[in-house]
Amino acid sequence: MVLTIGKTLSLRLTSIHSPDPQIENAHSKAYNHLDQKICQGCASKHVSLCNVMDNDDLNILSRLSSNIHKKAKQIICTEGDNAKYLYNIRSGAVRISKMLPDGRRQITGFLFTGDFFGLSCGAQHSYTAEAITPVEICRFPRKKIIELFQEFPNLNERVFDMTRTELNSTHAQMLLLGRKTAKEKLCSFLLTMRKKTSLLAKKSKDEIGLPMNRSDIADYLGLTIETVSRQFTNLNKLGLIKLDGADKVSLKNIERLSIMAEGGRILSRKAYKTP
Amino acid sequence: MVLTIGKTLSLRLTSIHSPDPQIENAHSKAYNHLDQKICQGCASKHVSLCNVMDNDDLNILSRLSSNIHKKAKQIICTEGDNAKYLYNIRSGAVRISKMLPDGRRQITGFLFTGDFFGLSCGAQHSYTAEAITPVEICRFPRKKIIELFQEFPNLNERVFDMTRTELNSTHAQMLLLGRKTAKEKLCSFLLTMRKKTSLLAKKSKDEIGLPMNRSDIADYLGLTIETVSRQFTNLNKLGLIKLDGADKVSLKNIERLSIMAEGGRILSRKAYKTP
DNA sequence: CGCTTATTTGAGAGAAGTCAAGTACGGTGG
DNA sequence: CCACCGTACTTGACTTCTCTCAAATAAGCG
Repeated sequence: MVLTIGKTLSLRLTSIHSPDPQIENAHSKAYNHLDQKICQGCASKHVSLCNVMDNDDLNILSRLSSNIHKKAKQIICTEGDNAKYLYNIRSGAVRISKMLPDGRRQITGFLFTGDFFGLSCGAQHSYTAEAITPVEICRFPRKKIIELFQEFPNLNERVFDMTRTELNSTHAQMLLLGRKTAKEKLCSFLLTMRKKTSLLAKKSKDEIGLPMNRSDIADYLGLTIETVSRQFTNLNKLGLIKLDGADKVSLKNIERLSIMAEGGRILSRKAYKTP
Repeated sequence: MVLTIGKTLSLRLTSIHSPDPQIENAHSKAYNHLDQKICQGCASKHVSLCNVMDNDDLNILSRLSSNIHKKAKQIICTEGDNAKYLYNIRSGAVRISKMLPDGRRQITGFLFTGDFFGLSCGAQHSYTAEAITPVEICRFPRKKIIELFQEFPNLNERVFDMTRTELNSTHAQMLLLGRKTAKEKLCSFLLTMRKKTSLLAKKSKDEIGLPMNRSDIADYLGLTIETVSRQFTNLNKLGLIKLDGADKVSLKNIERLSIMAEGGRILSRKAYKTP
């Protein structure tokens, strides 16, 4: 299968990495600007970058933004595209990924309601963003938003804070990718997903839904789908999780999962060779 | 060997990870604030966050900052410490790392003249920073710097830009850690170091010095020292680099190194199984 | 010069990858 | 409602890349 993505990149992909060829943006709808009521009633208002704006100022934002819908598997922006927009997720889930020329893929993050992307790059996007569920997105012109920073220092601060938080979590993910075993990676992933789910639900939930498939999880953790699957099976057999289908997991022992996410018993490795 | 780092963490480490027990900060000197002339004549002025300040405003910065010296292997701040300061490197090289409870370490970045750190975390530092060469550092109270953002939007913008650039490069590093082979990792690393060296020297240099040792490189690339060493030997035998001692490398074929850093010939992997 | 520490090299082991086959699941249409 | 199909997931057998352990060599320093 040969895909032409955007106008710049032509890649050969395995069926695993992009199973569905209908990834053009043809069917996405965009309105010139959001109905003001859409902002007022926005479910993501309190977790997104908008949460520092009062209802009046929200109207200024809404006039700048377009409301975009994407189906699952549709591309929102592509590595190499001109980066004109900032995207804010109102609902749904998005994956952010980078690729090597031969098709190997690294997912650098999963984004959910309230998350934004499109600001960290320079003139061109340095990653691809794709919907993994149907998504609603607010799209802002980058330039305009950056201009607004002058007028609304709160907004600037909020976006900066969120960027710093993201930088922080990428550091944790680098530790995972560089130094954790497959089992530790999966435990960490499940706990991260739990935290995100709880944050959005505003309560702690040990039953989590996984909108992404095994291939996405593998590419997020630097593993293969087979290894991910085997580790799910292991944790299931150990009774640490209970699988209900492939995309619903309940975490049965948070404490043990947390310990395993950091290397099991602390006294386990070469660190124990005290001279 | 048992080390007590800072006041909060007690870790067991192999000799590889922290060979020198004399890592307390006792010998570091700090002046209450910088002599204004120090800022004016600062070698890092044009590449650091200060480069948006004119000479008068620089004095405001200099009154806030302390000038700190550290010897190689001394710790600047430790994961878990209260994050009171922002650090700006005037000269020398610093490694930023995170650790698992059993001592496995991931170096998330090497920082050089003009780079800053200490802002991306919340109340506590989420990583450890150590000098790998003797370093001179400007230390600013975080609070004060953030207050200055109001008065100097340029400074805010500059710091934000640098943070975004860093976020961008962590994404590239995640692709490296999750999806590249040992050979590709080392090629990528050498090219990154070349870019940084060239940036500071303001000209392209194919001879690069490596201030970090093999253990640092290994922990940066998610490998072991043995694998790093073997890959150096390989590239040397292939004539792509020339080793002059362990810490001086000249890159003999940038183009081939660049290709190898991304997976060799593009037509190499499973991506070629066109259905 | 002799000691310590860092790096390189070699041989063998193991965790995760690859390839291949089987199973479960969800949607569609008779 | 059930049979069929395609996709996603799981499981098994085998391979391989990197790690581990061990020893040799090189480099740095008092």
